[in-house]
Amino acid sequence: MTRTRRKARADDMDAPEMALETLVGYNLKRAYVVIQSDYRAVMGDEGLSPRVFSALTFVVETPNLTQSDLARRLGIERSGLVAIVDELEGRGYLNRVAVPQDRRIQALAPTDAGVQAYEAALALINAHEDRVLHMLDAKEREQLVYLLKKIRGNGE
Amino acid sequence: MTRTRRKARADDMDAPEMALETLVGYNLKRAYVVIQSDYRAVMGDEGLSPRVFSALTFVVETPNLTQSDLARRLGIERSGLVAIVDELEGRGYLNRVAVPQDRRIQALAPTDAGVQAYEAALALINAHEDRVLHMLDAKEREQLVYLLKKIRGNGE
DNA sequence: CGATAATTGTTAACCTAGTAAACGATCTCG
DNA sequence: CGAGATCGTTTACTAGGTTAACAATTATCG
Repeated sequence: MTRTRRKARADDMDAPEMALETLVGYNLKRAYVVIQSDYRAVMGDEGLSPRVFSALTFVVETPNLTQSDLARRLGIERSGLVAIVDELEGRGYLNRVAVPQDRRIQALAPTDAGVQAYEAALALINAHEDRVLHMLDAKEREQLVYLLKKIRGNGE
Repeated sequence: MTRTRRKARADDMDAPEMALETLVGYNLKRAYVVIQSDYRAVMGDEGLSPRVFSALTFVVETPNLTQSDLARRLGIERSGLVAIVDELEGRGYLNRVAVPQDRRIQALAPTDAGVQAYEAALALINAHEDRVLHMLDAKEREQLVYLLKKIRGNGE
């Protein structure tokens, strides 16, 4: 016997790699969990959640954005966006401003505090990504983003 | 004017790329949503969900697996696993078998139907991944899996 | 013009995929 | 033996969505 067995149950016995391990979806989910949990740790309980941060990004960077626009850009339903915008408005990071040309819609205008909060959060998030992705060099990280963007469908 | 403006509100105006778009976490989430939605479309409402499929994989490939073992391997809590194992048992894909040496634990033994279902699902999932990842060639796909595994922390 | 259709933001009810805390039963070990 | 750890489980809770319906408003077209 060349290899000592330690336990009777559930030993690894250097398996020849499960098919599961070669699946992109599975590895994507596992990597996402790793990154997300570090994100929460860095941002804390009071911090912006990932989805709220991305919403804020669009609000800050896109003039005259409406909720329907934003929902489309984030790839979620209009109804699901309401809570996100409520939170950003509650924090004082944006205002729903009436648009005279179309009284159905309300443009999402960032406040100064919103822009500031966006910049502060972005700095934290960049540091978090540098930390949690320390095992990837710059080229690998760039390659990863490139491949992920490709999956999203370059022109969608 | 070289470029015609179409709408007054929320135009793209070939923006100089938001910081958001360079974040790994954001792109990971977006890519995951794309893949997961194709997964659901392929597997249907009666099909195994991703997490149930991965659980079944471990059950089929790992002899004498216990629920605690499985939870650790999947990276979820023991309590969260109960429903997954309940579903697999309900479908007749595994049995909880008593272990005389330790009456706290019940080993998870795959049934023949379980092995068959695993193989059938794997074939479907491989086809799904080929389809949803058609924009990546073999080398890119391999590279992607390599990078994602690296994030998970090669030895964990 | 006027009727019909589409869009906007919103609420309500629901679903999935988890977590955290507590529990009884059982095992381990000083 | 007794203290502590582990196992599977239940219960309550949370995050992050979805779908369906609604009133208000705007767009379209015969």
